[in-house]
Amino acid sequence: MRLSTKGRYGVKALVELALQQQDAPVALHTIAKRQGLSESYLEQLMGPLRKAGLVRSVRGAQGGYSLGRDPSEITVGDILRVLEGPLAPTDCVGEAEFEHCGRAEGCITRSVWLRVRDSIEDVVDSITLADLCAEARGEKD
Amino acid sequence: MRLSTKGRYGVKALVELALQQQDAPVALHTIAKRQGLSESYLEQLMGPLRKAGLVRSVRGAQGGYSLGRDPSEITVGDILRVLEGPLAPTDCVGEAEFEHCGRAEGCITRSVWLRVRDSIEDVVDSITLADLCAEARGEKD
DNA sequence: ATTATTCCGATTGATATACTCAGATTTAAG
DNA sequence: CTTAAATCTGAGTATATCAATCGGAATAAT
Repeated sequence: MRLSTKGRYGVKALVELALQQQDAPVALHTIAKRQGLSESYLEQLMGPLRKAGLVRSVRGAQGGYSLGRDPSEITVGDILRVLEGPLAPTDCVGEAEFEHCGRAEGCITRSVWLRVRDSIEDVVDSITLADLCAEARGEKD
Repeated sequence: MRLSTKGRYGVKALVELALQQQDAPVALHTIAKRQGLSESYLEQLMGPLRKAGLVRSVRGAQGGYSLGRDPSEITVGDILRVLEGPLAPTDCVGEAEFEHCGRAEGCITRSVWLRVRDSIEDVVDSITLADLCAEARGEKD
């Protein structure tokens, strides 16, 4: 049940972007250095995030990345789904609800995984980048 | 965030044992056949489950497995922890709470993983084998 | 032009996953 | 006492995933 580094790094990177929210885009090496991540590995993650509209990129000198939407409009769940795929503990409760475990007698354990999935989604969909920024600034929580 | 087959098969196997609860132990090939699992693979999972006291085994002919405790005293969480390790999405919120991500400034994202972990634990620790049996028998739910 | 940057694809080493298999041990039944 | 049915143990294996690294192409500011 471990999250891979993709998801963790992605969230860290976007939190960093949200904290540095300003007019100029932020270069990848800046993000990588501040969060202690490998720049070339982070590079791989930005592609999908850009395609999903979570970040915008500016190429060339003085280029970099900025958030694609307001921090209050981007949830941790949005980021994780892009980088990790569906937030489901098993295939039988993935996006495509129509997979079956093969066993005819109706899978007994499926209801468990369904509840696990829903509880994970409840958490990650309720936390926005704006929330994390507020938490990081003051401990007014 | 996928569960491995170990956890899934383990829960299925113990549900099967709970359903067949009787005086005589149930042989592995019976469990495997009923749930459509590989017998030799399942064999590997029973070792840890036995050591954890979740199942009892009887060797020799007419041997097999039975539950180590009452179905109402075994939760899905118990099984998953034995077979999958700590139910934590990241190392920084594992059993040993003292791991640190290295970043001095206090990890911003840690609170997220903590909440994810807790919500998963809430679900799996609240579901017992007895619950799943009841659900499997009547749909009185 | 030069330099800073994103973009893209290939490659790699390590680890984990999901098994299978061979044989040792234990025990009930004939 | 022999045989067959089971669990137990450890090794082996093919495939996939993870966590990167690297080289170079495209783009744009200075």
